[in-house]
Amino acid sequence: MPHDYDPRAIEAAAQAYWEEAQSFKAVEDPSREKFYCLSMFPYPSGKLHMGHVRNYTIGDVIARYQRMRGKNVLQPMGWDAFGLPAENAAIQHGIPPSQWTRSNIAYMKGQLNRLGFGYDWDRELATCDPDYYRWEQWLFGRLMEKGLAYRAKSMVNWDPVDQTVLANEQVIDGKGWRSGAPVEKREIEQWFVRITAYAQELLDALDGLEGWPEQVRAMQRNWIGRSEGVHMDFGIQGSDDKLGIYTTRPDTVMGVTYVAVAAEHPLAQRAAATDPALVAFIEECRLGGFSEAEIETMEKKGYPLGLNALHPITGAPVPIFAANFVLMGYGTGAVMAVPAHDQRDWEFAEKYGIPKRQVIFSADGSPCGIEAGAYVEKGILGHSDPFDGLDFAQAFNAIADWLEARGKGGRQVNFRLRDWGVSRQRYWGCPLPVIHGADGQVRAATELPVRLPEDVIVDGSGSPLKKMPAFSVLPNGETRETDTFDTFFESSWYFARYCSPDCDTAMLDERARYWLPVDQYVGGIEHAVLHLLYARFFHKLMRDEGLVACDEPFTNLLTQGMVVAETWYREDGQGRKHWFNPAEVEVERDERGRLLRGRLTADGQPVTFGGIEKMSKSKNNGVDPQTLIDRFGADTVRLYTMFTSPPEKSLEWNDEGVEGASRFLKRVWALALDDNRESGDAGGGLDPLAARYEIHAALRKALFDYERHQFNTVVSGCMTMVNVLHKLGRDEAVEGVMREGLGIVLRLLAPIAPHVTHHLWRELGFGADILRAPWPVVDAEALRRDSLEYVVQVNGKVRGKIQVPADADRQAVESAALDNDNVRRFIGEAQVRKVILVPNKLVNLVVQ
RNA sequence: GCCCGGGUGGCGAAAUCGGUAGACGCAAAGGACUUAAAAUCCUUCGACGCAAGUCAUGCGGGUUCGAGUCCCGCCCCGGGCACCA
Repeated sequence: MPHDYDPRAIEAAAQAYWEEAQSFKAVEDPSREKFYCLSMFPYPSGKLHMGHVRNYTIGDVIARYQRMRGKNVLQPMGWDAFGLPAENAAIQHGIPPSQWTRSNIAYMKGQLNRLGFGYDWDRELATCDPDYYRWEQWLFGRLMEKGLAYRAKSMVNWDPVDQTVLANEQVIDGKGWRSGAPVEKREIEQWFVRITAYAQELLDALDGLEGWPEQVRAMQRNWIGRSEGVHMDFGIQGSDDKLGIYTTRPDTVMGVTYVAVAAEHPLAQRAAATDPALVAFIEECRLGGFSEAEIETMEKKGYPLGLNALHPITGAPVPIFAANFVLMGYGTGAVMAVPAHDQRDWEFAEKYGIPKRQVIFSADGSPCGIEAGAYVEKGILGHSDPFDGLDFAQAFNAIADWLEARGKGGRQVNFRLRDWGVSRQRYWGCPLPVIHGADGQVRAATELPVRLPEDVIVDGSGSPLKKMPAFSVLPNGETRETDTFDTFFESSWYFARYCSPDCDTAMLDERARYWLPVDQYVGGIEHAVLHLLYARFFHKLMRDEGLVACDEPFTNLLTQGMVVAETWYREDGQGRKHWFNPAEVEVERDERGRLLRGRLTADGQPVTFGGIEKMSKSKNNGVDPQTLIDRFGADTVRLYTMFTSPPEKSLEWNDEGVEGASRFLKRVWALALDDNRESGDAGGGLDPLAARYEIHAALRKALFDYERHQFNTVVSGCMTMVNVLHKLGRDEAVEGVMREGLGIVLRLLAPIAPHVTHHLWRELGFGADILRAPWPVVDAEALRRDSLEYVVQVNGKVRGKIQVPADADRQAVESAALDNDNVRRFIGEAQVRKVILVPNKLVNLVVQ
């Protein structure tokens, strides 16, 4: 034995080699095919978690694979450095967010290097760096000029005690996370970016994103939510005002029996002047959240305004209700209601004794009653003179025409997508480059960057930047905007800045045209809509500034599944849950291995199982990758995360599996370096030709699996090869096959476990650098067979297996099948009616 | 509530186009080596059955010579829902 596998030493040596050789420095070279591989950059929260390790291992495997295939690879890394947790840390520990963030970055960078990821660190960026954010400030100024950025009122969570705006995450059961005070909705003036101007293009381009999972494209399609409908104006009884609404079901308009408006709607506000009970209702609506999930699941409540709307077609009066499920900010703040044909309206009408008027009936006489619930199918109109007898499409057109002819409405395409609210009332973010003039006008700041003051300790109350006159008040008396950008703003264009990280004269330069679009983007499925939609939008904004040449930023997308683990908790007297790390819990299982109960190791008392969830701080179910790296080495951790699940599925953590991965690398090590292999019990049994067949068959599968990014079965294939080589033993006669097999295994494993393969490649004298080795190819000769095995089925059930010559014709295969003893037994006296033959695989005899 | 996924042995999983269900691992059991343990190596390992075989891919139907894979209807679990990132 030369020496044992010592990951620490060989990993440090391999990393020193890559550093010295500048192996991962990316240089523009138009003569070579480029490959830009990008993993979503991390928020520097403190230390890497398993989700990061998984994400960056997948990205690194793809980057190294493409490099070994000969591509000119760019794989950069950086930091999504602005965000709420830095402010929380500042509140808790009294550290400035900038200091906390920068020390986290330094630590996490060390961890990434320890894992051996092949990044070009010369392109590193942090979004909190003014040299980075000045360019998004510049772009925002351009958007203001183009009318793509505007101010409007919108709703926020307001903590009345801390006098501050809260993120949704900081609202717990309707109360402020620090103050415990009931949170109110408050409308404030905010900045928006007109993503809706690009809604149609963002939707249409999804069809061309063939390298994206269909699942993500479907989610974005639904999120954008294009609908074709009709807008129309209801009158207001006793007034000249109009109430505009939009509907995708104009065919039901003759069934409208009431109209609902938001509590903040001017009509409701006006009616409240004379109705104290309505004031109380509006007040009640101010509490509670405004997220879609909350609105759709809360109890639907309403209050009549004592005011009627006039039906646009019949002129008939219908009551107007204020309702808690209608939001002022979305659409017109008013909806028409058809209880007979909409389930939510049906329930509301039941509750408040509003009539239901059925105007749609089934075309084929199938049941369409509305006694037990709304009839929501499209059908034939009735009680809808002059539109009786029309179907949905006919009615849609007839009613739209009717409204258009009279100036009361018409066809309208609507999007569910809303404009992007980009301003946040927080400190640790990029300042909006806006100046409020003395005349009340706003303009874009021209001296960039607008620097965020650093070394500030926030305390969680009020608005930090508003409290800093040195920042907010200019010498001439004008004031700066004190809102900062949504952190999605920074993460929407970082992929492009990596191409031109040091450009100080523009947002991007010509290098971006070489590298973009990103060939492979890798990140969590939880970003399927927001981040990935904003980044596509931002890319189009940059394209329209002439900064990039392509239409879409990411050609191929891999959405990795989450890393999940068991959760355990105990409730205290107030019903609050305290979470315990799975490592602190002893689990009892039944004889089948199923989970029975858990006890805390510390006190032996029971803890409750809380399900299997995404590893998170809040559920305290994380596994620290650093412990594993220290114990097993980076290659083992990388191999384990690749082997345990395919990249897109969620990965359930299991400590014992890591041991298995480590064991496999030791096996590879011993196979490659241990000259005394034949002294073991194994070996000497396998014919070299058979071994070559197995190795090349496994290689063919592994090459296929690499292309489709199914790395878990790439590893399986390598394990199979190692098992085969192990059985081969070692003597002169098999040395050629052994060496060929080892060479294949090392190269297939190189992207996944780069350090140990780098070491063994050199040690075995294959070459100086496995990264530069030619990618293995299948030898067709090794796969040639003289005879083939066919499965024989009788009526679809396997009844036997036969060996036939590889060149046997259909007739010969059939007669061999019929000749099999067991097959004959199952056919018995019956007649063979049909024979199905799948070449090289299977014969099915259909008998009666 | 809405949109999108997922459900296969004790566990993670595999099955490229509808063609042998469970590759490759983990755990477990038995054995070899060892004074012993660890490590390593060998063997077994879906359920029932002595066996032949039967059953089995969340549940219920359907299409097909043949269904984990396609269709219809359910159940359960997870992700997202616009201020967590």
